[in-house]
Amino acid sequence: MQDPTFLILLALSDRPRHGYGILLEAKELSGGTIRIGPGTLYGALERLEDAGHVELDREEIEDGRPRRYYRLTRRGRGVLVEETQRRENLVGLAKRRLAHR
Amino acid sequence: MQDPTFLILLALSDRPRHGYGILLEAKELSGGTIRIGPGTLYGALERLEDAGHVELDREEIEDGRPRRYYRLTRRGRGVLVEETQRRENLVGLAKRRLAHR
DNA sequence: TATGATGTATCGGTCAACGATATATGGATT
DNA sequence: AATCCATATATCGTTGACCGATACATCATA
Repeated sequence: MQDPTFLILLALSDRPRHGYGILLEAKELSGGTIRIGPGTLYGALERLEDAGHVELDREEIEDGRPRRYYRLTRRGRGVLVEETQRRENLVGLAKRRLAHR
Repeated sequence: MQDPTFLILLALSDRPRHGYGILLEAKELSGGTIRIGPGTLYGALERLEDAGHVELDREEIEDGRPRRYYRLTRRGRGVLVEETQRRENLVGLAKRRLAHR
């Protein structure tokens, strides 16, 4: 799993969000350094949905425009936790290796 | 930067290694969980060489077979340190977010 | 009036990663 | 003697995530 997908799952970890809300939250989360474009987002959402990691929470219509809210599934949360652990292990490895020269 | 490239730089961080040695070290480093294939390695090495992150250290001939040793450049080390920092930040973010629910 | 924020969506290109395969040698096993 | 495994480098074609650009629509603001 690459960074954008990881960020998307992370943005959904506290509550359901719609697409644009995910983009904003990912930007907010990273302090503005990481920006995900719509081309990345919607492709990733489709893949995550197929994998059963996220699902459609609800669909609202506001001012004639649809807002599709996605939520993390139980399985998606598990995947996110595992991925975080995996990344933590790798970073720990790197830090130890870079420390003692 | 994705995991395989990160692992390759990390494998070269203590001393120069030849291609096959990098594969073994990456496997060792990760406790056997991450395996890099030759198709990934040599493509990545070429890219890293073009970017000036690794360079050819020396070339030995043993039993008629060449062994090409690569070393991390100063710039490559800097990139590795930065990448480690970047990954650490992201993991820290994720852990904090997953902790307080 | 026109710019920017909000909001969803598609399209095509790029490029790292990856599996499979090829070549070659030496040592261990059958 | 033949076969397998480890060593060692390298190429090729495919996949797929990512990404920029673009499109469309509405509303508020300048």
